[in-house]
Amino acid sequence: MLPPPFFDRDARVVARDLLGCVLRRRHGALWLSARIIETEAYLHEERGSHASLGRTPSREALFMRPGTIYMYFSRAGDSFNVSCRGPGNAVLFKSAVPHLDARSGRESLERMAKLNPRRDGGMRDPDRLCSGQTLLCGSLDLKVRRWTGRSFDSDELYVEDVGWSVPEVVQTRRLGIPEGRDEHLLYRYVDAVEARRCTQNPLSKRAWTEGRDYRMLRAGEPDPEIRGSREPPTPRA
DNA sequence: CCAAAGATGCGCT
DNA sequence: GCGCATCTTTGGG
Repeated sequence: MLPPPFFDRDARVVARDLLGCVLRRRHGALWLSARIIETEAYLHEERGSHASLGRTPSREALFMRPGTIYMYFSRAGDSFNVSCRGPGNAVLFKSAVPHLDARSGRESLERMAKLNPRRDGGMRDPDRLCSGQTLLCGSLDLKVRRWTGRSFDSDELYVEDVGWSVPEVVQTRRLGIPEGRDEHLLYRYVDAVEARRCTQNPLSKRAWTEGRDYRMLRAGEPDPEIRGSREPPTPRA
């Protein structure tokens, strides 16, 4: 389980460092696991964030101590966020891929598929089972009422650094932000190796040019969006 | 009521 | 594999 100080950092650093980590969710006797491949950061003082819309009871978790889970329901699905350093700052878990290992085997994958069927009732391609913020929540059975305002705990729900290597990150604009709401900020982070399995592959967009719409970040290379921040990378061990 | 950090299907290339 | 129209479901206004 990631230690609480992991989230007590700039949300953009947390978002990037979450790539390659595994979200674990106990479901009855099974552990459901998904490796994170896409995240977005949202800051209080910026117009794309829910926090910028004001502090209300349903958004209270955004202002609670770093590591607090904030969930909301929108567009027919649940979305999963975690608060970071600074009130109102958070990361959104945007997409993942099912992760198989000693803790989560074939039965876990089958459970995830069953929890998140296609609209027509059929089974989803495992490659796209968690390719979206609400699809991820569906596959892991994460619901607002149960989890918002709560913290991770090793018995039910947590994030683990399994040492997965993410040598290159695609940094892009966030998706679904209306014009005039700081849509230009490059606060979206995608594991370059897994780009084809995220919500919209940033590398296959002909209209996007490197340097303006996206940029490649190699492991250890600082995020140019973060001025004056030279925090050391989180040890992966 | 109706907008919302979305997802899907369809037509096209 | 793209882009856009259409469907979605909840809770805050």
